[in-house]
Amino acid sequence: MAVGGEEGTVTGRAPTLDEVAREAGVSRSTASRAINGGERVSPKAQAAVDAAIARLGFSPNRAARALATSHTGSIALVIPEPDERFLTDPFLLGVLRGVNRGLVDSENQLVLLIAHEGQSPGRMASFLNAGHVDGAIVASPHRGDQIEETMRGSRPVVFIGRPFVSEGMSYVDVDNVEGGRLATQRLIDAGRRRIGTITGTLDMTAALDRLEGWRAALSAAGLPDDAVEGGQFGIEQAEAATHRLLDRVPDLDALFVASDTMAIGVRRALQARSLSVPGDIALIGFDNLGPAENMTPGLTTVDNPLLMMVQEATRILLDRIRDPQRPPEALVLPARLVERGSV
Amino acid sequence: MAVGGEEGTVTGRAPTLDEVAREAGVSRSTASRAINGGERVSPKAQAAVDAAIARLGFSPNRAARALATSHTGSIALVIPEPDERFLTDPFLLGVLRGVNRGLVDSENQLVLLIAHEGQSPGRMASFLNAGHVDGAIVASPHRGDQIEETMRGSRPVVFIGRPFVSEGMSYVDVDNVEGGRLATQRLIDAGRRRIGTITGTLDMTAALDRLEGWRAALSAAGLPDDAVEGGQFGIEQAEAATHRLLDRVPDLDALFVASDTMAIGVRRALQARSLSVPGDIALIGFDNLGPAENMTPGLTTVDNPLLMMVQEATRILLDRIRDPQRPPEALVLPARLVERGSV
DNA sequence: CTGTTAGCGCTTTCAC
DNA sequence: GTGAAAGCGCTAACAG
Repeated sequence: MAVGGEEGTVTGRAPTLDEVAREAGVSRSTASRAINGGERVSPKAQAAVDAAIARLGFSPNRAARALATSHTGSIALVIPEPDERFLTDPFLLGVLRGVNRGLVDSENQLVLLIAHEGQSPGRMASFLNAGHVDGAIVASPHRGDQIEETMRGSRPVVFIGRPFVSEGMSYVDVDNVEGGRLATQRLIDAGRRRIGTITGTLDMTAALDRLEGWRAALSAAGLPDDAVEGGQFGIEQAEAATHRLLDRVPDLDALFVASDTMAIGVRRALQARSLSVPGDIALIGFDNLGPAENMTPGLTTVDNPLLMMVQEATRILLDRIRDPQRPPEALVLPARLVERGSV
Repeated sequence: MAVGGEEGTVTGRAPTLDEVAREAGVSRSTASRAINGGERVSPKAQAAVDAAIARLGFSPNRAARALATSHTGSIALVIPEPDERFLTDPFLLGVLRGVNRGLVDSENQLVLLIAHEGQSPGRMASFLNAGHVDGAIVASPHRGDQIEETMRGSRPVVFIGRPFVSEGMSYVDVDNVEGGRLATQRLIDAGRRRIGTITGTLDMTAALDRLEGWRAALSAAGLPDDAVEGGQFGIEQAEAATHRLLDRVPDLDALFVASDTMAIGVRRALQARSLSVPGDIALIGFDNLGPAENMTPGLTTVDNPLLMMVQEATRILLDRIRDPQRPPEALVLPARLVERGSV
């Protein structure tokens, strides 16, 4: 492991491997081996190189290394969401923290690729294929992203959230169906009989799956599953959807909301109509990524183990970069209900 | 040697400049010139190269280019905050969006550097000095960060938020002093006379400056400036600080809180004591980066033009990378009060 | 275990 | 305007 440059003479120019080798009294190749794992290097040479590195404050030039190995030592985090909303969401922060943790002590650097507003959809894919990074983590793919198709057979990619076309792809997800079912079952167990849902953006599998879970629980209990509104993750949209739903289904007594952030909007709508939670309407959200914790009063929700998901995704990615023969890996983590009194 | 290369067939391997040159019927140097601005290239050659590039789907290898030019084509966004809180904050999201926007159509890629928990403080600095990136944007530096010192005289760096040691450094900031003054003056104008403040982490200039603005307004009005508590940006800390302050200063009738996020905690404390806003206590926050907008009831606050700050920072950085002779640039954007009824 | 020898793909003098 | 040639700093066979 290369040591940083606290020591060493300040030359203005970064020292090269050649200089290290000379300083250590060995050849460049020996120095190189010593740096990369120390295979077939005598303890003596190793020590000399280590010392030289420390003395000079040497740090290997990534570009040169990448050129020689055709491994860039960097992985991309792709945010295919051109939408402003996404970047306001605690989701992205979780992803960032997870990737970052997963990358600790891996010598890899994180390249952030965020979709720009009017940018051609295939641009990111071509960036990835151009070999500028060794692999990528794609956060929350949407139906219609070019990403999935273009990524096939190129550098390894791991998706956060199951992509629409998932065969042959690596991804990590939370069990959204089970989460939706758990939440809805909880409402049923609480004695609610007219249970609606405010869905997220239905071009994402997460939203579809949560809806499916809701539906499954209701149909298992023989309850009606027609109280559906929504279609967009977003506070205002959720607020409007709630109003629409209440207009249509006045006897509603519970709501499963596809995300905690959306629940903010739902609560506003309920408040506007002087409906109490959980008195009039029981409420369960999804995610538990921050908003739910800070809400007063609390919001019962389904825990989305995002941090772990992302860390796992990073691990899978690094494994596949290390060994390209590895088969794709799909991992679905269990969902868990977190009680906070809104039921 | 891999077979193929004559045709634009998909070889699995990315095409090289050599292949482009051959395809275009020119030398590698001419192809290179054509790609980089087209100086001293005949229109005919230019067209041939362009066509070849399109046909082959060529994209220059960044590593090779970096090696040849000693310009990596990537800039770092440094988050020197090992603290979990920071990554829960809308601040980081604003920074991300700003940098990202500033980088549109600049061919630069964004490398994210987030401090890890137990990581030696100088590690980031040495990464930056190692020449892995062409420059860096440092978000919200703390007193005691090695960053400022180590950065001196190396690659260009622009700080978001004035660093403690600011001479000779480029930075962009909002006028925090004026913001604190504006907020406090607004409280005074509303007839409040016992005005306290809950401060942020005082190892950041933003927190210190906001406090100074508060103090300035009070002393100009001849009001006491001893109602100070806090010391950490953070919801729980702010909540606790508010309790302490109310214990100590029971006749408090207004509060300037160093951030909107902290105001969440402040409100909890007030609510716990059955104090109304603005009836009993008038409240003004700082930032207007999201939390304030979603709060019910609304929170009057000071607008932090973060997005613009960061975009400007990015511009300054790119300018300095392009022309290293440029002198450091400091930019302080005006603060502005946003009324939302909590006064 | 070690040094020599070739490149990795690109830019850049420098002659022509 | 163009091409030949020389690297940028590193790794990776391959002999010793």
